[in-house]
Amino acid sequence: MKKAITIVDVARLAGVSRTTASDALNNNGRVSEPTRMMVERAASALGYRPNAAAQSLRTATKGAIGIHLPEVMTRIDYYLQIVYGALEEAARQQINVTLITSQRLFGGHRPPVDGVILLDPLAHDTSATQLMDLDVPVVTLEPADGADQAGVVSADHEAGVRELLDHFVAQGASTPALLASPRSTNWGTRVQTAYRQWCREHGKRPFVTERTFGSDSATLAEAARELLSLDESIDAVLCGPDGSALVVMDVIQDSGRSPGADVQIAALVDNPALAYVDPPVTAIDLAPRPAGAHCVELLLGILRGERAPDEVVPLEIEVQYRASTRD
Amino acid sequence: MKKAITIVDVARLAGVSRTTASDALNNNGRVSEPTRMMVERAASALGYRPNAAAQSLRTATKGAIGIHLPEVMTRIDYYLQIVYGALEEAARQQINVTLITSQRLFGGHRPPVDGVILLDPLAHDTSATQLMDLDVPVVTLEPADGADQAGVVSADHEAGVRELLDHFVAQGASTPALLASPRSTNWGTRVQTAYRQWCREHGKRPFVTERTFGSDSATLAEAARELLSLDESIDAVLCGPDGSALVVMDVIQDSGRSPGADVQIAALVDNPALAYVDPPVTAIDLAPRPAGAHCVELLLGILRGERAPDEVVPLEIEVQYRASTRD
DNA sequence: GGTGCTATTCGGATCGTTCCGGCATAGAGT
DNA sequence: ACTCTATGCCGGAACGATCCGAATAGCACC
Repeated sequence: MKKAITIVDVARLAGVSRTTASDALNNNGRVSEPTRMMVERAASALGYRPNAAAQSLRTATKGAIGIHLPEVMTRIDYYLQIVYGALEEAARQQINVTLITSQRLFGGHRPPVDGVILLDPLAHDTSATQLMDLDVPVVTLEPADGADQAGVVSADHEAGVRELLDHFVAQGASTPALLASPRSTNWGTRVQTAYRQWCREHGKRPFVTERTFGSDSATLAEAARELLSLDESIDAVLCGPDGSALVVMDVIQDSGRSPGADVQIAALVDNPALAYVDPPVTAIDLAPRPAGAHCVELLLGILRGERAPDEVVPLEIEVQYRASTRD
Repeated sequence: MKKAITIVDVARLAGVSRTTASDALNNNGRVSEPTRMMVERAASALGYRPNAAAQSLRTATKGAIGIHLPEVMTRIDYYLQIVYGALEEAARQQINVTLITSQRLFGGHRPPVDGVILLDPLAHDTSATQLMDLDVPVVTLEPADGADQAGVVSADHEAGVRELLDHFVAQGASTPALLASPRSTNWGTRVQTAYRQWCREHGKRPFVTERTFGSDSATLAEAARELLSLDESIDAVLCGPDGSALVVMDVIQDSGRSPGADVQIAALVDNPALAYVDPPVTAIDLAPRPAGAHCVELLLGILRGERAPDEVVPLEIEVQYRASTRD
């Protein structure tokens, strides 16, 4: 149990006072350049790590941010990627991350965080509003209903949907249908709206079936059959729910047609499995890792007062073209 | 920005000194019962929450524990459940949880935690040993190779495997086979060993195929076909890798046989999907939530010196009998 | 009544950091 | 020469809790 190095040790080695050392390390502009360098050299020579607890105590900050995972873990892998991206960025900025689950909020438990990130909040999720009451800055991934005063990281899902639909047509499809996720999230709503809008613009009739988040394969298969039976001429399917693309491929195969050749398939949420099935499925890469990183970056920026508390940060997403829309 | 309630406020309301208030709340045995109650009443009346930073500073603890997620997220849902269980228990005990990923360990970054939990560590994962170097108590879920001085939460997987195999036989099977996960985790090893041991005891020839963690469906399907072709008389399959049970069912169906009736199926890791497919699949519920909770409980116990640093806590797991082994 | 003991309470001191005001010193302005 | 300001540095004080040793009181016992 060796004793840790404090700022006093650094100050002594640099030949200055505690205060000066602190000012130097925090770039407070109250020290001259030469001494600042001295102190910095001393600090790194000793391997000085500021004591987080003391810092928190003095500055009345927590040194941690929270990430709220939605109640229903649709797209588990997607969320996990986001969390990983966030962890990476947070580690870079020396900030801790605590996961906040909805249960933890009950009983008025207040997690010790300086700000929170809300992932793709459900429309009527009470925990979201509860978090806003925490009185700390909030960043949401995709806009949330009740969150006016929140920073937002948002992707242009409409563009993604249109790009896929245009691609379907370019590959010879005439009637694209949509197996949709419900409109209880911002994403679900925007996907459906974009699809309908595109149909209107192109003078096509929209075909949509919808299933709740977290539906199992059987339900999705039934939805797929229902969708395909809506119209004989459907020759392309946009798949929203996680895992639905594989199910749809199955259903198409069962009906004696060939996925990719007879009926094109594309998924709205990419996922490692989609690249390895036969045929590989075209999908939108929602860039979960960068998404998580952007959220952290924005939140910390807001906390430091460097960025507006309602700034909107665009997130680049990209269609991954694969064989399911090429044959 | 309302001011927070400190222990001084509590003390004032209770009519005692801050020291006494502190002693009362921490059950130090130095205060009389009546005053202890007074203080406690005052604290809860004011809604007092101790300042974590101040506590950390004084007691030289971090007030947080880390959970290390394995590199390859096999069984994603399973791990997530564990994390949730851990979060719950930690919240109950007023302790924070930080996720530790392998990347975060590079560059000598030392997460500010009082102890760490290692989930089902891979045999040759360097991050595990790196964590042990952190010089804080460790609890592993399932024993780890290099971790002698660690608390362990462990389930009797052998019993589970034997129970399933006995059940196969009781339901009329003669030749159970094993679709195995590799022996790079303690769990994988023990499953294979238990299966072989059971076969020896029952005078049966073991049939095993193995695929690496994180194999995709195609690979698993190929493994299943390989396994079934090893011997004509195989009439029951134990499925290790996550998701493999569904694939095996598919393969059996393709071969013209009926899963459940002609070939029994059971999974070693339960998962919500298994209850909803047709037929529902018998599986071992590995109790991930309690597992996470036990890990936290044990780790905190060790930190408080109430439990031995190498204590082994048993974890109850239970076979969920379903139709795939009943027809 | 004096002494010793136990039970209970309390007042600094302390953890490591940042912040506020003060104090030199030096240079510029009058 | 004297004041004024800017610059650079420093010494307390504070954040909110815990811990150690001391103080007080009550009580029993000789």
